[in-house]
Amino acid sequence: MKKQPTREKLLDIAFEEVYINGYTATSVDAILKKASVPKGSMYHHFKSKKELVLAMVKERLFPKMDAFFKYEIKEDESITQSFRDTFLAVSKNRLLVTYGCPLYRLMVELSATDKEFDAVLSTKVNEMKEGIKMMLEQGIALGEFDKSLNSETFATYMLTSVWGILSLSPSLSSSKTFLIQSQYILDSLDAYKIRV
Amino acid sequence: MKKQPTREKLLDIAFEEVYINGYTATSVDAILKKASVPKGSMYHHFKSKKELVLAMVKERLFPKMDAFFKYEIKEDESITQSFRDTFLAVSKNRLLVTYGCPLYRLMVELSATDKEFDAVLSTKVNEMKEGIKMMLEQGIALGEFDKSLNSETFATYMLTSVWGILSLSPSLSSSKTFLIQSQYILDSLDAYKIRV
DNA sequence: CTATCACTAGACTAAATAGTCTAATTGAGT
DNA sequence: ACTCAATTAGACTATTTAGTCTAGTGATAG
Repeated sequence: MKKQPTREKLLDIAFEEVYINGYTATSVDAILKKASVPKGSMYHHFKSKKELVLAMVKERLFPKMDAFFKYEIKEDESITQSFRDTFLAVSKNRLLVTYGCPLYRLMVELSATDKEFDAVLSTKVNEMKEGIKMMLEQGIALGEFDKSLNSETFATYMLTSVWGILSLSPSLSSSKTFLIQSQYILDSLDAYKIRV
Repeated sequence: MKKQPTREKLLDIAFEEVYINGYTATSVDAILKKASVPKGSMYHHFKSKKELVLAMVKERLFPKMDAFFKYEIKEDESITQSFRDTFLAVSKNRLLVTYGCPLYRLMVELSATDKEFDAVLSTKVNEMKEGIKMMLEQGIALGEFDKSLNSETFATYMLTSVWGILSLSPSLSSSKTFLIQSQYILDSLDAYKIRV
């Protein structure tokens, strides 16, 4: 088993720790201890805690989210079904259901007080919104949804409400209830469905 | 102008600081400085930072939320309209639209890692969910909504998605967009409305 | 083999952190 | 005015924090 490069190991552990404990509550020392990496090594690769976490966001968090949300529609599938698939996948992910969306958690903690984090994180949120918007527009173009569907505002609604539902999961609900709540989002989309 | 009792002043300042910066990122010293209260006074009234913030949650945060969400239906108003009224009130509250719901922010930060906070906060969330549930049930009883409306799951959906939408406001949207997003929640409720 | 350079190692520092301690002050009741 | 408890005051402590510094190590190219 080849030894994992220090930088990569630090990003992995930083993701786990920051995801669960938050940015402020995670100490550099805790990351170093868990990763068994001496301080000098870390500060050789990253100039500060913030740089480490920003790199983690870009090289771990974002790719993980990209893997989850594909914004592509399978040939034989409706857009609605493809959203349903994503919700189902989310509900099956233990970490997501236990701790909520890591991107969202970081935003709630940092966006209001740190411009740099806010810029990075909200760019991704916007990118995801655009992805959903595109799918909705494709649905309109393909005659699945009515033209009256506002793809921009509905995409924002979908993204923010899903994350909201997910983030209260740990306290309110189990994995099953996420699916039930998210169904209401699909219901509101259903109102724009063209019937044949 | 009578001098505000130390304990009350500490609770007020603790609310402001923790709301905006979060629990971990708010230092006891920062609260003391802003409140112009010496350390000894604070530790006379509260045995720890955590006790102070828990008291703040019970004596400031919760009452503020209670004042906002009344769960009562005006004589000449539909349940739907009464939800709409609440959303409108939220959208007009500068702090809420800028920083999101303070209860929700604290939950996202602490619920996963602190049992005590989780217990206190999620009790309130459940109380609020019950309030909404009651209103929905009243709506069913009064013939406004169809019996097929699941008041329990829909109440959870409303609460969690509103907070989700609200918490991304700072990065994604302005006060106006909160109203637009929340309209979709009312749309999904509309599906259960009995037409005359 | 050796010079070089990227990386490792961890002791160290300065600042910030939550919390303690003892003495001074205040205010309410007698 | 006196007593006593509640409160204030802030210097102090122990710990943790992010970050620095210098010496060493190991791999690689010439």
